[in-house]
Formats: sequence, structure tokens, C-alpha cells
Amino acid sequence: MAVTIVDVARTAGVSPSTVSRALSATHRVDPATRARILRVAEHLGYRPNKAARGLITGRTGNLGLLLPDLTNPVFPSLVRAVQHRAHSSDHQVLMMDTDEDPDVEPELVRSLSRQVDGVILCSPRMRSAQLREVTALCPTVLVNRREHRVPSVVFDSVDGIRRIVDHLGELGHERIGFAGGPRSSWSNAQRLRALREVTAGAGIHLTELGHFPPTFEGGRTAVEGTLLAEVTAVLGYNDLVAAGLCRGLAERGVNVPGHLSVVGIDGIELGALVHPPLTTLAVRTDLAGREAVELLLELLAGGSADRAPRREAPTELVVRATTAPPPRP
Amino acid sequence: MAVTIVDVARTAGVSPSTVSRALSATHRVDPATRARILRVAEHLGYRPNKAARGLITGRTGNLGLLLPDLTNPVFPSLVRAVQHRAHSSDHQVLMMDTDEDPDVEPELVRSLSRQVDGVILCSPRMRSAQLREVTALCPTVLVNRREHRVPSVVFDSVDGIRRIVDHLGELGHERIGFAGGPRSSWSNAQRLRALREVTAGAGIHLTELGHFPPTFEGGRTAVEGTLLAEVTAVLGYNDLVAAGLCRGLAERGVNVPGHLSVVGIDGIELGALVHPPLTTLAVRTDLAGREAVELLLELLAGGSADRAPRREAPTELVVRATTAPPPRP
DNA sequence: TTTCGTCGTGCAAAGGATTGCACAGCAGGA
DNA sequence: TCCTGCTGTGCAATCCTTTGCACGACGAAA
Repeated sequence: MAVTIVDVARTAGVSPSTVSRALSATHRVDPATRARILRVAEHLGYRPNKAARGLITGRTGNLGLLLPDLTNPVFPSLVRAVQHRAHSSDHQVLMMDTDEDPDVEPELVRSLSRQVDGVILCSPRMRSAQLREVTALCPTVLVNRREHRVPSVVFDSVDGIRRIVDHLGELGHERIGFAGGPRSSWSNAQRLRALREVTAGAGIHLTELGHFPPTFEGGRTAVEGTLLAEVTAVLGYNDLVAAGLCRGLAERGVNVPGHLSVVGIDGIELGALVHPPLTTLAVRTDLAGREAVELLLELLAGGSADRAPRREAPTELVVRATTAPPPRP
Repeated sequence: MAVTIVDVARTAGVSPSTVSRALSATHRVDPATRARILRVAEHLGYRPNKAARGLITGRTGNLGLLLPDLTNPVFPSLVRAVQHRAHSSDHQVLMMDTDEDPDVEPELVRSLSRQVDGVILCSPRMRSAQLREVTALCPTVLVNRREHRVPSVVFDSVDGIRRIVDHLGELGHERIGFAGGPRSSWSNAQRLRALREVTAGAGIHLTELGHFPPTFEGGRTAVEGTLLAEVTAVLGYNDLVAAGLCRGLAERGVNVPGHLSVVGIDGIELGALVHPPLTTLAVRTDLAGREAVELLLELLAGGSADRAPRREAPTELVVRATTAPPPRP
């Protein structure tokens, strides 16, 4: 059978309670005793039984992570960061994918809530009312969404968008377009709001080209409107849209960036591989993931549910080859 | 706080044991009693405490999933499939990423083994001896690797490679090259072996171009050798390598597929987005993931550790725009 | 009527770790 | 010498569920 705390206790010549205290550092234990216990535990290959611990402490040592679609290239690095950070605090991650279906989100959280100490909801699509209902079930941290009284980590839209606009402004662009994402997307609304604010402040004319599916094909369908708008630069809702724009423009014989500059958002690997390599605003999903775990762990430790901390994850402008000065008239 | 089995028992006027039996259907219980218990449990919102159950049954209801790098685009769809299949059998998935480091694999499995009923090891890089050691710890299923006496799901290399070679043969190619992956990779060895076998049978000359990093850049560095080898078609170890080859060839002014055909393996989304869209052998990682879970659940239920079932996941040739007849001499 | 088997249910132990309380030993102050 | 207070450790209860064993009741067979 597996080696338990009483095996360690017997071998070390102490009681199970002392072993427990030595290992969890919850009480003072004689340094010599502790050293001996640790040595014995190590030698016997002792691993605490999480079920037994959970039974008495009420803690499972698991964190839940809910996200819309793992195959979306923005998420894996976030998941990885969450997983690493959680692991370094001796927690495991139960990840669940909602298949982009907002309706299953509440049910999944409910089933998850029994087996985790807290959940991270990444880009949840459910309505505010449901969200508030769900956050009552267990400690919750949001990523890429804000909600009153719920801790969250979001990407700094205003700051990031400003970098893009500054970059384009320095190149000499005066008219830029935005190929937006889905109407219901919280982050699309954020980006659009930031864009309006920043372009207004910079004296740049913004053309909102409409809402498109957040995909490569979505970007291709945005080409026509872009050309009609007579802009010299266009910002895609995300990298896929921007890549689709580039492809569609190339098919029309429009030179990027000679005739038109294109910028994406997200910083997925694809952006570096398409031709020409895409200038993009990279969002640090890894940092956001780490931050979310830390927020959640603080919440679990301190339990000050009153304050709802809000953190922002940094963004970074990666200038590659799809931006250049506008063509001379 | 939470409602327990004794709350249900008290309300229903029976003992906790009877409630347990009524809910788990393990023993005969008077139908009337069972109905009453179920009604009470439902009404009180009773959910069994997994930690307590796990403590006595030894089952956690969790499955472990270990993979080298979640940000590698082949894996997310596998993870998703594993997660869905496990969830439909009331299991949760603990996913862990080894960061491509073979040395941490055994340690991670060890730490995982206490908290799961079984693990799925996806493309493990550890040595055979370690692997056998690890499989003694808890029920294990391998994906994309074979090992004596261990159940596994692999992709049908011979069949898949044959499809590629047949396709190229029909187009008229007689000399093809293979830009291989890492020397230590099990699947690279498989692919190479299958390739030798199939090309020999088809009377096609195979040039082994060497080992390259399994990345876009790796593909680019393979260009030179490809051109020297005087082949009319080249197969990349995976889609990234193939995409890198295409880019490198384009930079050298070599027309794909007019002068040289290129084929990838994996079927990642990127292949459809690069220009020209990549012909590739798509592996159904989703099916492999589902199959792996089913194998593991059978193993847990039947426990016939003697037989080590081996399943193969299908592959599918996706012909896009990087393959064409060879140039006329 | 007695005996026996079956059925439904309860009792109590077990599973592994944590933790409040108690206690022994010892040092220091009165 | 006695009391006080601190330190290190052990005892035993507790968390919630499952399950082997036993027991009472009841119907059927003898």
C-alpha cells in the first residue's frame, strides 16, 4: 500500500500529529525532530493523501479554469501559465472548455464548484446576472471581463491601443480603420471604446468598419469595406482577422504595407509566420494567467471578499513588417 | 455547512448506510425507501463529498493528462477531446505540461499519481526504463508512443505515410525528400521507418535530409539540403517544418508547387492559412484523445493488466495547394 | 409449529490527515 | 521551594462516505 503519515511517524519515532506539524510548518517543532521527520518522509517517499487532507480542511487543492475554446491560439499560453503558477503553490488545475457555448457555462461552474477551492473564468460569455449568481457559489476571478464586486484581470486596452495609434501616428497615418469582432464580445467593446478615445485625442480619423467573425475568413470579408473607407491603415480585432485582411488584400493586388498598413492584436505565433510578418499588439496572456492565480490564492487565503481587486496585464507592441508610412498622395 | 449524507438520512428517517446504498445502487434497497431518499436528497440539494468517497474507495474520479507543450498546436484539440470524454463519464482531468523537459516527466507523474485514478501520457520523451517504472505507479495509457505491455493509442504511420506517397506517386514524383524531426522523437522514428518501407515498395527514391528542430525555423534551415538533393517533392516532419520549407523556398525564388511539392504532417490550422495552403496529412488527435480515455476507463474497470490493448487513430490526407506534378525536365 | 433462507436495514469500523486540548519537562523569578 | 509560563509532543476527536457483518422480520417449506 501507499506510505501514510503513520508509517513516517513510526519510523521517525514520533506521533502522527508531530509529523503533520513538521510537514505543514503550522506549529513549532524542535528543529532536530523536524529534520529527522523530513529525512524519513523523503526516504520513504511519503506523499500526503489529498483526499484525507481535504476531508478535514475543506480544501481540495484544486483550482478550476473555464475557457471558451482551448483550440483558440490565445488560450494555451494562459492555461500553461495558470497551470505552472498553481503547481508552484501545490495546487492542481481542473480545466474545462465550454465549446464557445455561453449556456453551459453556469452549469459547468456549478459542477466544478464542488471539487475546487476557486475558479478562474476566462472570457466568460454568460450574462451579468448569471455571472453574479455563479460567483456566489465559490471564490471566482475573472480574466478578460469586468463585473461589479468580482476580482478580475484584464488587458490594458487603453494603454495598448494607444501604443498602436502612436506607432501609426508616428509613421504619418491620419485615417485608420477598425475591423471589429463580435458584437457581444466584452473585449471588442473595450477595444473600440479605447480606440475612439485615443484617436480622438491624437487627431486621427477613425472609421469603424463593422463587426466580423473573429477568424481568418472574417478578416477576408472585411477587405472590401476597408478599401472603400479610404484609410491608410487598418486594425483587426485580433491577429486572425488581421492575417485574413493581409491575405485578402494581397489577392486584390494591394501591397501591404506599401499601400496599406495592417495591425493585429493578440500576438499569436501565427502572426510571425504569415507573410509579411504581422505587426501586432501582443497581450501577455501568460502574465494574466499567473496574476489570476495569485489573485485567487489571495482570495482563498485572506478571504476579504469585500474588496474586489482589479489588475491589468501589460501589452507590448511588436512591430514587424505590415506597418509602414502611408503612400504619398 | 454543506448538506451531508447524515442530513439526508435524518430527514428521510433512515440510516446513512441506507442512503449511501440507495444513491450508489450497490445493494438492494426497498423501492419505496429508495424513492423517498432520492426525493429528499434532491430536495436538500445533496452532493456527495468526493474527498470522503475517495478516501474510502481509493478512487478520486480524476484522470491525469501529461503532455510536452500545450502551446504546440497539435495538442489543444486532443486535450479538449480528452476533457469531454472524461467529463461524460463523470471524471475530471488534471492536465500538466512538462515544458518539453523529459527529466521532469517522471516526477510529475509521481506527484500526479496520488491524485488521479490513471494517467494518459501524451508523446512522452522519457526513456523506456523510466516509463516502465512510472507505469507501475498507476494505470497508464500512452498516446503517440509504444511500450511493451503498456496500452497505447498511436497514429497509423504506415497507412498515413502510404497516402502521402501514393498521392505524390500519382502526380508523377519519383524522388522525394524527408526533412526529419528530432533524433530522440519516437514518432519521427516511426514516420521514417514507414517512409522507407512505403517508398521502397512504390519504387520511389527517398532522400533523408537529416534532423531538424520541429519548428518553422527548422523548416527554413532544411531548404538548402532540399535543393541540393534534387528531389521534386519534400515531406516535412510536421506542418511547421513544411510551412518553414515553403517560406524558405519562396525566399529563394523556388515556386511551390510548380518546381517543388511540399507536404506536411499534423493538419494544424496554420496549414490552411499560409500561402499557398499546405497539403498535409491530418492526424485525428481528437479521436486519439477520446480513445485514450476509453482505454483508460476500461483499464480501471476491468483491471485486466495483462493484455495491453493497442489502438490506432486514423489519418486523413488533406490535399491543398502545395502539391502538383513535378516540373518537366 | 419450527426451521431456514432471504430481504431490508442498521451498527460500527475504516480510510488519512489535521488540530484543540492537555501534559510533561524545564527555566526563571519570587 | 513553589509557582508561572513556555516549548515540544501526544491523545483523541473530527471530516464524510462506504461496506462487512449482524440482526430482526417475514414468508415458505418441512
